[in-house]
Amino acid sequence: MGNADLRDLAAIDEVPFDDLSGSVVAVDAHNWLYRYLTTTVRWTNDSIYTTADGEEVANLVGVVQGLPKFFEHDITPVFVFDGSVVDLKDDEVAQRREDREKREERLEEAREAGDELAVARLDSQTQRLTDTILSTTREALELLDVPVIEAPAEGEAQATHMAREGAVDYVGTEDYDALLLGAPLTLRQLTSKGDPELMDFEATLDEHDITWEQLVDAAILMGTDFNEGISGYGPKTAVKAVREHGDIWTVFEAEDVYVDNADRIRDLFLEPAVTDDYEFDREIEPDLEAARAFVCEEWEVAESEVERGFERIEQSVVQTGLDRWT
DNA sequence: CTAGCCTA
DNA sequence: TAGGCTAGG
Repeated sequence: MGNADLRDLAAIDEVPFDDLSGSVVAVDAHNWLYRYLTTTVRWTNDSIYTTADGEEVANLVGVVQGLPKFFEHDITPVFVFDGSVVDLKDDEVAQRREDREKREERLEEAREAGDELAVARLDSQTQRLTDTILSTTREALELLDVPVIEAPAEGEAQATHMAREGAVDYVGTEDYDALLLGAPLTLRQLTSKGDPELMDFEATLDEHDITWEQLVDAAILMGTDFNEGISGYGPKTAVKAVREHGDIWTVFEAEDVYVDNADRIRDLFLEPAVTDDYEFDREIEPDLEAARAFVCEEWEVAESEVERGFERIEQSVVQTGLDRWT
């Protein structure tokens, strides 16, 4: 059960990067990293990103190559990291474990068969956010003076909270769940080539003439990260049912369907664990020498892989620094 | 309309 | 992962 159904409900528009100039984006760090890891490592030789000790640090390449995108458009990123894993994901967790085991099996087979292309591809899919990846990312961001915030639970929920409070302008994530969490404005595709997509929460509710609670209820009927969803309920049917009957409980009653733990799932979206205990500085003054040393010397990333990224950071930060005085 | 399959 | 296509309700 993907979130493709949710996309159909969402009010989404393209937004030119220029319109985002001067804004602050709370980036779902795990989501961002995961995207970089799966796209950076795919099709490439992973020895470039592996230290002599066998630690995979492709994330550092991702950080150095990914940040210029923000700086060059005068956007301040604030990276929000996940805290403890949220409960109740049993189904999803079990499914992912199953998928991963399958991939690892196939990876073994490909290795034995000497199919290098398949190995590289499967390798990227088995990538996970290891402790090393998370801690080196944090440290690299700190050296580059990019704000880092620790969420009590899900980073996406914390980022959304900050956007709802007005502490940041946008949430940055590929995940449509941000809509269910009530993120007012969500930016997608911040990592890819073209202009980003803007997902508008209020416009979404307006379009379907439903409340936040009803949107969440419809999503539960269609299926979320936390539940399977009921067969036969796509975007149209789910929204219609919720609008007609009021909420998910009356839908259960009237249409003789049921989802386990619906009340708890609802709360995960409507009242997630978040904190007001955060602060950050929008001025970014990277210590490029220290960052270079950290990435290339301490973690042995080939200079050729990050040279251009560091240059772009240097230029874009100097550039925006000058802008402020003119 | 939805689900499932397939491809780019 | 997104979008198109199709069978089936």
